[in-house]
Amino acid sequence: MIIYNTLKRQKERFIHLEPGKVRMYVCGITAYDFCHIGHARSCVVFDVLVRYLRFLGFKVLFVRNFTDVDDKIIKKAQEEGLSSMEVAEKYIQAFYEDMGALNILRADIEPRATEHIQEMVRLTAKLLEKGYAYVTSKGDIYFRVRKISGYGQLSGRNIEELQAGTRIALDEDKEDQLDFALWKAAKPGETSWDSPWGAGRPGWHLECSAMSEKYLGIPFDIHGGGQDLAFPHHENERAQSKAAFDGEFVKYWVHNGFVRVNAEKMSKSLGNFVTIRDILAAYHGEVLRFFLLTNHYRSPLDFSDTALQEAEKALKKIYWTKSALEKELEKHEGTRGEQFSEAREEFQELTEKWNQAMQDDLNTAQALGYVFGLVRLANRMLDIKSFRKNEPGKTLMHDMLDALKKWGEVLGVFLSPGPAFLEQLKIMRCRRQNIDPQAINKMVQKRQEARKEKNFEAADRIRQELAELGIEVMDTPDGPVWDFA
RNA sequence: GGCGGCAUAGCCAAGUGGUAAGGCAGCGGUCUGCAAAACCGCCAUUCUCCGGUUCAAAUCCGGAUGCCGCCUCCA
Repeated sequence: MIIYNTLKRQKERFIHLEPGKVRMYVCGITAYDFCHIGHARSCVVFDVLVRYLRFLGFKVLFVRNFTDVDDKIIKKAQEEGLSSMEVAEKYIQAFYEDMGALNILRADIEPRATEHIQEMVRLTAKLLEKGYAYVTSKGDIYFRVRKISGYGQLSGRNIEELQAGTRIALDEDKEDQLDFALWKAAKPGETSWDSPWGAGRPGWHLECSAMSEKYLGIPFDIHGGGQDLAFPHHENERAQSKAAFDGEFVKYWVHNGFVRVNAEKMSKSLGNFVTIRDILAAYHGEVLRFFLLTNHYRSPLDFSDTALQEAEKALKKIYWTKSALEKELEKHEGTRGEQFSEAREEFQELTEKWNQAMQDDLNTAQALGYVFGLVRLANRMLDIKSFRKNEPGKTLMHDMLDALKKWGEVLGVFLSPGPAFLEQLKIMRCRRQNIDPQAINKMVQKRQEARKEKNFEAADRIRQELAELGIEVMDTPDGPVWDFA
């Protein structure tokens, strides 16, 4: 597999550190609000990465943390009249609900910052001991950025540029404005923990250094997160870990691109974010997941309602074909006959190409292109009566369905039985458009009665009425089926 | 101010040296009582613009324009 390494600024062949195993850490959320689509993207991207590595046969140990102590959580706690623990718990539960709807697998280990205070205290002590950190008069502890070599490599900037461009308010307490906090002395009323330097709490970057070392060891294979974490979070994390554990910290740094709204980054600070639960009220979670997979993970992705509707259409098309295959395979035994070797060959080619796309820096957009290739091939073959009825045809249909399932397990989509999923989409769509499905059923039934009486004029009148609602009726051998156009 | 990214058809989008995947929409055909779905065919001589390198460039280099991001919490 080839993966883009932010540290090297290029795609690299993925060579794992330990035979057959991959150790991977991804920065999770700070639990102080509902997750938005940006969080969804990050989770989907790394979920697919884990699933694909497992598909390739690696034993993956995947750690994703929760930041449950932080300024923003403390602020939220004050606003909501809760403890910061309660705030964090509330939003961690919401995270599980939302990500569950997106079919995100749980990480193997999901550590929380507050459960690792001792590890962080020890790490801070170690950095002090090694001379990489210092205590200020206020009792805060800072990391000496200039002391560590290679600072700025990850985010692609040098120390002098950083200083020139700094917009942070000057802090007289720091030896150097670049230094960042490892430990913050507690202010009155704040949640705090005891330490050799008095009551306080850890700085944000510290938890990932402490927890990744604890659960994965140093160095480990992959560290992931959103692009906005590259600086300062990952840069600082890397500095700390390198200083504390001597040497290489992470082999591959992987960062996903942003979700944008009207060409602007979706973010908390801009306030232009759409939460996952907002989307789930109107769309199936799989539609959102599918949409996120239609762009390469490192490109910016523009979110819009239109884009979501298109994703829904595309997904519907795939599920239609899946349903058709499922239904056909339920039918009678096949007969001997033609081998359909050309179709077989085309199918195998698609399988190879799908894998190549995924191998090449997780190109899910391209991989989805081959899914549509499979859909087209399946539909073309399903049109042929002799194919449907013969044994080699059935085997191929079975294999195509199997491929769809296998790919679906990696991408985290196409996993529901076709008809049930299509029904769910229809229900979501009705809800979105305020349409009562029962009323539609009645109209369709009336039309069918008219048709039986060969009263095509009446039947067409009902078709027209339905069309005005955006609904099409399909007359199939098994009776009429309606859906949105 | 510093650093980085992006620009592909009406829309979305893949594509880092070998002659433009895929989806949506549109057009023609098959099928159909009429339709829909599905299938077949058509739909970018061209990848923001201007130069350069090369037998060969959407892809590499230089420049211009536009948009975005990071440098402050942010997935």
